[in-house]
Amino acid sequence: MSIRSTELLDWYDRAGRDLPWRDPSVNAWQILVSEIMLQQTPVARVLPVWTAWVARWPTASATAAAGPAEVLRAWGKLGYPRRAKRLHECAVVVARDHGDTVPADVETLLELPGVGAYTARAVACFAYRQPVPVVDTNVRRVVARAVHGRAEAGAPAATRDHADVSVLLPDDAVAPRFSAALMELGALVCTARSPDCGQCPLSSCAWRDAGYPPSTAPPRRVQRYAGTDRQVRGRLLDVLRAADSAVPGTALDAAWTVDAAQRDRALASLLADGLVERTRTGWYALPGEG
DNA sequence: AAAGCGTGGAC
DNA sequence: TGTCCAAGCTT
Repeated sequence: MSIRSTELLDWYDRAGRDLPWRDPSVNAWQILVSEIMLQQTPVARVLPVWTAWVARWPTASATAAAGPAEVLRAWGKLGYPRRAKRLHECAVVVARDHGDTVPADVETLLELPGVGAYTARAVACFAYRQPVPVVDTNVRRVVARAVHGRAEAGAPAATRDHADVSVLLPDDAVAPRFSAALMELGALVCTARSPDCGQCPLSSCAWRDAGYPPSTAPPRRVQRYAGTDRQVRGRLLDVLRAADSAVPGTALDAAWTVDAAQRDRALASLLADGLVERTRTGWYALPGEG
């Protein structure tokens, strides 16, 4: 089963969100920033951070010059701060090695820190209008349902996923809009939890034709958070973001008192990730400001 | 290749 | 309240 591009594109023109990074005036670097921020993070939370971010640092070189600590602070509580660290590293590479211009080809994009299979293609497609398949979790779900008649996508398999979407992609000129529309359909209508099939613009859907069979996948392991090292890392980083310079170890101790061993482990992993540095005097700081 | 990595809104 | 999940990447 295939997807008619005209009905999908008509729906997108009518119902698609007016997201700021979709504006034609937005440059490739700013699109890259949006894609990194959107990794595993809802649009609503990215919106205000991205808007302030690109106003402050419109280019890769401006971001690189800001330094990793300020970038980590501006990232705020978007989550997964390793993304912010890598985004700064990415800015350094783009500014230094690519003349402050984001590469246009997927292969080169893939070499950038924090840029993987999805983000590389998203930038090539949305910033440079290339007809490459852009496969995120939304697209995988829409294809699983509309094309394969299954409630959920299987485990990610890049080669097969790209091939699946490649056969759907229309003519070059509309490919970027088609990919944006596919993602938008997954985000707004063909959602994970409660798909709104009554609002679906697609006239053909293998999942519907099959009678909406439920998922046969084994239940996913719950992603625990409370009391994990992740939460402790978040607390420790919170302290350092709020401070404007290095803090003594006791300040970090106070951020997690229930389990000192866990706190030490979290701090060690932050140091290993380069998200925290130890100063000459044995205090702790965000990278580059000790 | 499975696991680790933040955070908060919705139900 | 607890569970699910949101434009993934890296090792």
